[in-house]
Amino acid sequence: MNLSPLPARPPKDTPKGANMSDKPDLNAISHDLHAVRLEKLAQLRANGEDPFRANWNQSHISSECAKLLPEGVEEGPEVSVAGRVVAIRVMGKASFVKILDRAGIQQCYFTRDALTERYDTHFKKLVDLGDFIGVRGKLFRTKTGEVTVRAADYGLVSKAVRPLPEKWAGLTDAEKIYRQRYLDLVVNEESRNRLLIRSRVIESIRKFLWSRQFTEVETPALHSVAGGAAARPFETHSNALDCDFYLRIALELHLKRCLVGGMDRVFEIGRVFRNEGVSIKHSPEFTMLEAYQAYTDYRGMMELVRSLIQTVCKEVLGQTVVTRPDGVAIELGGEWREAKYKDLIIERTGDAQWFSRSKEEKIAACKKLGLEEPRTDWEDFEVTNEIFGKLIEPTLLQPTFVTHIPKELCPLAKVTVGDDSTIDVFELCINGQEIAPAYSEQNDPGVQRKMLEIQAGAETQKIDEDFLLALEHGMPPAGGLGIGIDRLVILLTGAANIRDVILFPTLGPDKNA
RNA sequence: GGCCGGAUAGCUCAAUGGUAGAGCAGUUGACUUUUAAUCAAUUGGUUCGGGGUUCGAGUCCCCGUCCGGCCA
Repeated sequence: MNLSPLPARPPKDTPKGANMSDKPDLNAISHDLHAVRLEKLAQLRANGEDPFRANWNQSHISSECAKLLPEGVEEGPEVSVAGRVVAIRVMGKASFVKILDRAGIQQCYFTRDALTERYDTHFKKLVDLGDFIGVRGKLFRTKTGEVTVRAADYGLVSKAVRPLPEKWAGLTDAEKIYRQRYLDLVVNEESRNRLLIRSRVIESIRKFLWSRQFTEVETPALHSVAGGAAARPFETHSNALDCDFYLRIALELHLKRCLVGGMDRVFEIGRVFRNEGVSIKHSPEFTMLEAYQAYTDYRGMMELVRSLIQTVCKEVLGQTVVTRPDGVAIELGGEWREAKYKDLIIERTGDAQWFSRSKEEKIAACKKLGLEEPRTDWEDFEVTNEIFGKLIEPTLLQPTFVTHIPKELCPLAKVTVGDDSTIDVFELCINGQEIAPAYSEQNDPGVQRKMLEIQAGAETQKIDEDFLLALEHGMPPAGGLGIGIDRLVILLTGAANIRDVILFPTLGPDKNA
């Protein structure tokens, strides 16, 4: 290695641009961080080193290094670590360098004694915050107790020609956090952990369902009829088939076809798309788990979802209590409260006769309760559901199964025996949000057709005839469950916004680009 | 769609209508156990875009763009 030092700083009275050297003067461009780093890259290449053609053998990650040096032991084995440089503290002939790998941060110790002139001419001059390096050396413990790699050798294996965000405040601009999530992941540990938890939640869900002998399947995202929920779909077009498609708004109708086909325990974790408002709780694309189990019903789904959430929570967080950003603790362990929809409404309105009131009386009551006036074209049940959605659901912080829901709200569920007005379903509410609905699935093709026709009204093209045909071939009695994965992760991480648990949330095109 | 708030150096933020600043990052130097290292010096600005008011606009007014929040 024969590196020439950077050109010396010119005398103070030298005007800008007066540098006669062949190489661009870093002093002259020191305000332009991109240019400075490009110049360093050019110097590396001029010296026969190309960081983009280099690599490094990673023998250990940061979390493993700590275990290799137990308390009381002075020096550990040699390790070879690699990661992004996120901190450099130079103190003359010795420096501390922190690198970030998939497990976290590993400190390394660089000295002139070990690295000779390369320490001054290469490390100090050409390695920047944000670069990727590999470091080989023995572990030791600093006097403050931090396990550190004493660098015997290191290599520059990728150069960042753009700077990292500020090290202390990190990245706070909301748009940049979402648009340049990679930077957020590098500098904001909270974001990194939150999104890693999401991944572990999904892993844990799969393991749980596999242990219950569920089969994981993949069903189409392009639907000719957007069914299984009430939502406005995204539309697209197939050139090859010369027809329009909708992006799916639910997984339900294809998973039920799997039940018809004899896959009697089946689930899918998949992206669904709804062309509706974007908010703190709503993303145009989000991830649903739907699971269907034959020969059980919504009561069976209660046990399934409670076990699932409790198992996942314990496995990922190591406990069953989660804390909201406002400090309120939510206990997910033990049995969960059950409450009938009608009882909650009567309790909240203080009107035992609520369900025999006229629509006009209900609308008047809504105004009294401080709600915006419901639209007059709403159906009677929609006025009542406004009270549930606005005044009851947000208060259900502790896990609550809301049961005996009006049948108009869920056309795909079985009607309760002995009460024609309700259906055998629950809505699991936690953290003031609907986390998981579950049904005793409707498998009577005649009743199902009637319910879908009522829901579709004049828009008969919205009826999935192929699904009804499948039902006519016979679907076993089954319980079905849906879980909004994003909302579950919000619950488990204490996130404030659905976008904080989605790596790359939906954004419009970057107008500044 | 409505209302409110925001956009200033690479990043995080200041700036009564009167010379656009600080910290970090960068550059130069000192420093062999730091923890936001420290110390000294120093570079860096189309104040989101377009109009207007004014002797003078980052600041006030109008229009627009984008972002965020609340509501629908």
